[in-house]
Amino acid sequence: MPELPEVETVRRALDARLRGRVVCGVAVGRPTFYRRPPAVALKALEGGRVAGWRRRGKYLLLDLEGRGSVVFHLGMSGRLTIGKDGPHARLSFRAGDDEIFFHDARRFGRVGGPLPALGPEPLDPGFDASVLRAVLRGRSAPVKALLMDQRLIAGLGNIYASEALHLAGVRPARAGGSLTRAETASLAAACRRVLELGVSLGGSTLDDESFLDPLGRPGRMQERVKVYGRRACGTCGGPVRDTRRPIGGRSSPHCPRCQS
DNA sequence: ACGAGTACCTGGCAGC
DNA sequence: TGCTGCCAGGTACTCG
Repeated sequence: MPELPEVETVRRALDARLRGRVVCGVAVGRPTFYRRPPAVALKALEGGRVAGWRRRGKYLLLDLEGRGSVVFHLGMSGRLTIGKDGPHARLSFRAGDDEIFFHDARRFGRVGGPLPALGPEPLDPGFDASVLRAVLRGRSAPVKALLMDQRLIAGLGNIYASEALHLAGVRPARAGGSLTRAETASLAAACRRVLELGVSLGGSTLDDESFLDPLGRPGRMQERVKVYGRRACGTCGGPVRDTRRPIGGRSSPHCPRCQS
């Protein structure tokens, strides 16, 4: 599932490869996206020169010289590949000698449209304990739901939120406002650490096909995961449990021994 | 403003 | 073996 580290991995590959090239041959596949790319976005793409690829939270922005930028979101099954067609290709375009495909089996991905308002970037230097404290203060919602709310903090999904909470020793169901100063500081640092680790390892590929970079390479973060998708805690070896009630409709794996 | 719930979509898998 | 049905998850929406 593409979260911040996976999206950043994609960004780096595309930025290195496509910068300075002119986009042409934009083609929308059939069936297309659940939300069809706006015509204005397709028009901006066609004939535009790539100034670079940026990332904001889990969003990718393709900057085109003199034409603004086109927003991409991978949803949960989206992939951008260099030169690899497939049955779920929703959009394709050429850039120099390469053909780029946007694949999306489950059709949650998006191309075009505005970038929504997003919370701070957890890997920005300004993201510290006081920023997280302002996010959690007075909130009764589970801390994990708050970590995954993109309007509050940009980039964490179920995997990295679960891992950050485990590293910080905080249970996912705890009310956001119940964290002590020390726990909040620990959690802010944990968010940074798991995301930095994820980026440095090229993202997480939990099962064979779940995430591959644009050149088809898997990530290695799954080797370092402590709770997500595991039966036994990677720290103490005890059983990984889920919360009785789903948080934000999602599973919330945690270790009752390591997390309080 | 906040928290909870649900729709969207479909590959993959559990259960029969 | 083949069928059914449910789950996964990020975002956007509604409702109280």
